[in-house]
Amino acid sequence: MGVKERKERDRQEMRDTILQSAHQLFVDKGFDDVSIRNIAEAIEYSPATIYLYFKDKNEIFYALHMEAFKIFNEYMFTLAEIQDPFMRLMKMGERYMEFTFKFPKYYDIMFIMQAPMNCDINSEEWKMGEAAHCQLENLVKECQDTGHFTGKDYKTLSFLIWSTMHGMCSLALRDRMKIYVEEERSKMLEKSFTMFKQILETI
Amino acid sequence: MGVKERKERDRQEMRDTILQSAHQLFVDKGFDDVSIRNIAEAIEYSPATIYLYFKDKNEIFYALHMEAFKIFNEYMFTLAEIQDPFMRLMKMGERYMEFTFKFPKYYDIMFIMQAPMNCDINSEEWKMGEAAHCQLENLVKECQDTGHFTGKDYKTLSFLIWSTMHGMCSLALRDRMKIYVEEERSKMLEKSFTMFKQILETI
Amino acid sequence: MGVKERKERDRQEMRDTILQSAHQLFVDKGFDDVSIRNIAEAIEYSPATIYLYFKDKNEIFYALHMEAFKIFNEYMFTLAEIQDPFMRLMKMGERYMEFTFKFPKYYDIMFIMQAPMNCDINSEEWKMGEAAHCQLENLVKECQDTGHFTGKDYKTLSFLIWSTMHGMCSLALRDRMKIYVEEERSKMLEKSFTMFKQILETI
Amino acid sequence: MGVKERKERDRQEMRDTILQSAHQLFVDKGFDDVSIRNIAEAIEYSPATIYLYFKDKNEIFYALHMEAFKIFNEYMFTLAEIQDPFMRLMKMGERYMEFTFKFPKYYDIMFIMQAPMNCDINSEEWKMGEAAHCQLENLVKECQDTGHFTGKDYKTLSFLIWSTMHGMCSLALRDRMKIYVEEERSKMLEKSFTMFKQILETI
DNA sequence: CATGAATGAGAGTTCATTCAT
DNA sequence: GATGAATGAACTCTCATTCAT
Repeated sequence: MGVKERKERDRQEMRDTILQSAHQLFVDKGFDDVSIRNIAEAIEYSPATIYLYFKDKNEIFYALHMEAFKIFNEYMFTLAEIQDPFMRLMKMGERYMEFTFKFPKYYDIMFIMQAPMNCDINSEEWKMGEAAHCQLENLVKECQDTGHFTGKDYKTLSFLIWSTMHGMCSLALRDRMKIYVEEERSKMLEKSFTMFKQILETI
Repeated sequence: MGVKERKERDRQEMRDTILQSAHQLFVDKGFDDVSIRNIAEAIEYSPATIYLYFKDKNEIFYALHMEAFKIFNEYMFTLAEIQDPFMRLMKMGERYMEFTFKFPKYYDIMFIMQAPMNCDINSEEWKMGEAAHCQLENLVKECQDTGHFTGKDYKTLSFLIWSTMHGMCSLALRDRMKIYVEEERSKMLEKSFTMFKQILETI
Repeated sequence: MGVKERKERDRQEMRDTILQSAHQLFVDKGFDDVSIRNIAEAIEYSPATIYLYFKDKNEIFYALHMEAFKIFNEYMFTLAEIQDPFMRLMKMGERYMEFTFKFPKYYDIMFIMQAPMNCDINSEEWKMGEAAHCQLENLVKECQDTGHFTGKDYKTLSFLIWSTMHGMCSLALRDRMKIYVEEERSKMLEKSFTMFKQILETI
Repeated sequence: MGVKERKERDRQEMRDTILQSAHQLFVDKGFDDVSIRNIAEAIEYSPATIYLYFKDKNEIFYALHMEAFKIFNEYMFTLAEIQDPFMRLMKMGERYMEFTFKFPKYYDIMFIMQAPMNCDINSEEWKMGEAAHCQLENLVKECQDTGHFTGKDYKTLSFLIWSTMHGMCSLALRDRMKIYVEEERSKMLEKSFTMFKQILETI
């Protein structure tokens, strides 16, 4: 049995090596501009080797998609230390933006790209996606317990908040802020986010 | 003279046929994954024929982009009849959504798709895009004259409003509302938009 | 009959117009880099029209080839005024070089290019080519009558002279003088030609 | 280790096969009129395969060019045994012609064909070309020490000699000796070369 | 397990040429 | 007689993928 296990472990290691490389390239250049060859070169193996660990390029894509969600959720789920739910919600927003601009390509595949989304309700990613969404809704509800968002449907508000965050992030990521001069763009994002937080405070 | 006219009409028709096909494909597969060959096959002509009507792939994209903006601006600029600026702003939002879901592919091209954006500040599209953006900013400012949005920077608020609208629209268009069951999705959009308007009223 | 004649005349005129255009383009860019389209544009007709006057691109090539020979021979055959045959021979060399560097592309097709040379001994070009060659041989022979080239076979010498001229010209035309710095190249040609004439004088 | 060696040998063989094919085609049709596809077809491989052995079309040409120069220089540089410089020069000429008609396609590539010449002064070919040229100049100078070519600039004379040799060779190679009947052509070349040597002796 | 070798399919683009009008 | 429209065939080059070794 030990042999089998070691083999399996080796296999996992190799998969990880490939994914790490792919990850790096992907984050740098985006999915379409990364070739199997690029990945192979990066890990100093032949392209053919990749196919021993992944069926095809799509499978790598899915794996990365999942990794994206994993990282995203790590960003979202480490807010427990903050007591006040509203503060926590604000922090969650900050984290969202942080993630977006630190991993723009990941944000892209998660929330923007026209992609063969695995819709299988039992899939790993689906669960991760839902978990994050759930957390938001729960948090908004919690905020209501401390006097915020009175009279508002928490589910609807959650979607509205998400939409706003996504709106800002995706306009930036997909280069739709060119109406503003280059230097002002990030400032505009910041001001806009600040205003958003402030509005949330008053309602 | 009739001949010349007919020829010109034929030419326009062909251009339109190509554009329609291209449009469909672009939105389905993204700019990079559509080839001139694809388009040619779709309209059952040879690839070379495309080049009789468009200089290159980019020109096709630009043509679509421009048409999209034209229709969009028609939607945005017919609000003059409404006296009250705030009412007009609300109406503008409605129109925005209307346009989005009536011409999802155009919306996609304008605000979501990654593509070689013509940044020429003198280009037709740029002007159209800026016009729409200007109109929003002016409208927000006008609202302030009638007692709305006190103390808020109108430019920042304009971007925030746009972001929120875009967030909702693009999440819907790019199939990121799957956490909600199918039947609830449009309802959620509606509720969310209504809540947004309501919030804007109170700030 | 008058109609037929006019038609024929018109036809010739059009052929000439095309050839003139082709000539210009050809001299500027070389055979391979001139397209039927280029020619058509230059004369402001449609590409299809060209085909009413020439079977295909090759036929234009042949026509130009012939024109090249015609111009070449004009350069070679206007030496009659010079009495002394040796002086005439020298002048002929000068004319050869003049032609070469004034019509490099023509020189190229005539004497360098790997081309579908029409070898028909009755063809126009053949006759022109031979005429020029004959003239050289006759001239060399004439020189012998005035005491030059004693004891040399005039045919062989003629070929040797031609070879030398062609050697210098074709090395220059096909960019094989790069061992010399740019500014010295034409000077080297000149000096070399001068030395050649001087040698011919002494033998 | 045997495996590695065999693979390397196979690789070299394939490169050679490609080069041979390319060479034939280049000389037959000219650089521009040979396509990677042509070459691929000739060796009955797919076009993509070519790219496994050569970066691009230019690299194929350069490889040939270099090989040509290598052989050429081998012909030129093995004259040391001849003491008398003038005799050596004559021998060099003979070798030049020998090379030309033994490897006409190489000669073509080196001195006639129009192609993207690598002008990099540090390139291997450049050095080889220059070495040969230098040798000629030095040899001519040496001849002057033994009483030849008095009063002539050795550089200019070197170029003139090269031109003459090249003139004869290239007229022959590019089929411009058709004015002579087939059987006389090589005789004419010979006689002409002999006369050239004789002339050099008297000046 | 790993890979070198090979390829089919495809990208954007150009051009000589044809043909119905 | 002239042409607008159309195309087949070609170009260089890249890439995901397969397979014998």
